[in-house]
Amino acid sequence: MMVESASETIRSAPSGQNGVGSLSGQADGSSGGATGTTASGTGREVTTGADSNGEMSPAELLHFQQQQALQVARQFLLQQASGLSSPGNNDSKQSASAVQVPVSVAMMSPQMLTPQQMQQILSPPQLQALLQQQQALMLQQLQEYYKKQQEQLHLQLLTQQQAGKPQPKEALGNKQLAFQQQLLQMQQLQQQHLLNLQRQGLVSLQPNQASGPLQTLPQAVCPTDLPQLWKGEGAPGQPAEDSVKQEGLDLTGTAATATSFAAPPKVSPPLSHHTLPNGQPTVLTSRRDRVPDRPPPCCPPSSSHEETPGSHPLYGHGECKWPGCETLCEDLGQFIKHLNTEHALDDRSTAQCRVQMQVVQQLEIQLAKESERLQAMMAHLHMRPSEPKPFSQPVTVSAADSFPDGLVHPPTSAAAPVTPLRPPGLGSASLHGGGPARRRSSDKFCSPISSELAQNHEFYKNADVRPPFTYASLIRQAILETPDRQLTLNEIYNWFTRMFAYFRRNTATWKNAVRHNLSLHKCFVRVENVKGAVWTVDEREYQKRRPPKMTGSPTLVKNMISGLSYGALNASYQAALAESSFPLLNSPGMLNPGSASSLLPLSHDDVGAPVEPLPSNGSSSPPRLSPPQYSHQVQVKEEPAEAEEDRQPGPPLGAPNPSASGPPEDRDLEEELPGEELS
DNA sequence: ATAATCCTAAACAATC
DNA sequence: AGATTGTTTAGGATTA
Repeated sequence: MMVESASETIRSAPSGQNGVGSLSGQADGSSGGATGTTASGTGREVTTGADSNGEMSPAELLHFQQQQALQVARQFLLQQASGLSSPGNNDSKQSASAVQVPVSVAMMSPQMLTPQQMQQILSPPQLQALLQQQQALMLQQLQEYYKKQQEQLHLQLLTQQQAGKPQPKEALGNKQLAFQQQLLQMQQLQQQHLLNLQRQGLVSLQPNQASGPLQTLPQAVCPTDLPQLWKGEGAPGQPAEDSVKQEGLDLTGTAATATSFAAPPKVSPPLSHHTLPNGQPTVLTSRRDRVPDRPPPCCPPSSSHEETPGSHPLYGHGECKWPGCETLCEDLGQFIKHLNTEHALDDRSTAQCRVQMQVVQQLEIQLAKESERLQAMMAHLHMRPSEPKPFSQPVTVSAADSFPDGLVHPPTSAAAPVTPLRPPGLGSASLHGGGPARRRSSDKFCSPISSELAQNHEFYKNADVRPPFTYASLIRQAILETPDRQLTLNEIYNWFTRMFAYFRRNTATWKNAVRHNLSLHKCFVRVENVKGAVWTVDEREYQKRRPPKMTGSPTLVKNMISGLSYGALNASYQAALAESSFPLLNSPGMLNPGSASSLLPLSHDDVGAPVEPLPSNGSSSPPRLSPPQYSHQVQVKEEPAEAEEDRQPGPPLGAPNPSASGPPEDRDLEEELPGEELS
């Protein structure tokens, strides 16, 4: 057994034996790994900028000139990021942290974690953040590519300009124009896209920056240098992870902190002083340390900074947000003044603007790419037909984040591409907790497991994702799905494996858990059968444990319920049903007291296919079944659902007295209480 | 801080 | 004898 669990258990594989503990451990570990990965990743991309140009001196010259602008731009980006995250002080903590976790995970995810694991580990917002992080990473690569291309272009231009005097200026001009046009087009695109993003809260780019494509020549800023923008400060001492964060922060950080931006610069004391003139790295680091895994709850992301009339997009937290400028301005007036004097329309400002545009552009491209990738991933996971809409999609990404509330989001798969990855059933609750499926969303007030499963049936069937339901709810579901509402242990096993890819793996563990649950919960009643025993569900018991606060001793609760008059019982029942797994029951008409008894069991059927008239299996109808109250007519029928692979056909010998079987226990007693049978 | 709930692990007994 | 099925206990984790 030891061997089995060791080898089979999913959890144990990655992180060791302790299920829950593993989670945290896993997360930690991942972060560690991430750090490493990050470090390397960052390092490699970063350095590219300077090296590869030397061919043309003109190019170098240009490069050099542009260097400055880029530097500035880079600083600005960093600053922007920090500024964004800083504003809310308290909020910033959250936002920062929100990014952090995903970052680490994101970095390692491709290699270390399966998508499912990631899904399980990460909360929706985290997932989003992760996505964004990945995008940022990809961006680096993309930038390199892009850089090279542009470099070539520039070189060409330069070559033509200098060496190629012969070439008519017009030709050159045309080329440049064409290039410019291209840039402009892209810029426009990007602007649109950014606007979209902004609306979604994905990016809180300041309108000013996003807008106003400059007419100036692109050459002022060489794309070659772009990578440096992402270099992430390159501060030696700085942990790699931080640099990554910085890279990614444009998206995530922005999104997360966008809300706080508008807020007046009430700097949080403890949190770093973003005001600090140049210590971007530290600022960022400190800010992002904490980890609330969800974005600021209150304000809609879209309400990014700058909503306030009295504020200026380039002014925040008492300082000028212009790239590379961190001048402190006491008030808006002063800032405006500063803006007009220091950042007037000149070459430098123009160049900086251009750089920013480039950055945005890169992001846009990256976003498109990632969107495509996401589509492909989803398609691969059988999620749903991919609909490649690079530019409209980004929205969806952020959509995930737009549910800070933690409520279960409408599955409406179609809506967001992201959703598929996180089956609706996985309320944020289930996810953010970190524990895979640990938090049974189904149990509480979330969507009923049955509908949940119905909707995501394919998903769970194919994706190795742990379902967000408790064992108890799953077992119950399995049993209720059968016409007879009874299953043997083995059949239950089969149902698990059939329905969930996840349960095809760590068999020893979950089977033990299933048995444990069957034994432990009163709601599962074992009924002796000729050839063995089958398990049935006592809905009443199942619902009983539902009431969140019905604490007290179980027995107490039990008594309370049993003590209820039928009407009362029914009422409570209805209430319970309403919020639990019987979607159909909720429909009016279903609940008339008279039929209540039958309804419990039936409810499910109603939902599904026509209830198999359980034939009278005459043989089997045990006495106890009759009590409608208890509803689940536990007719021990020999033939379990045929579906089961193993199910053994057996002679219909009703299990005579259910209660007789096995340990009578209170549960049996209770269910069979003659008194309760209302019919 | 605490109780409730859930999960996992494991020991053990009864049965197949 | 070995595997399966059930029961029970214990401890860790998460949540309210």
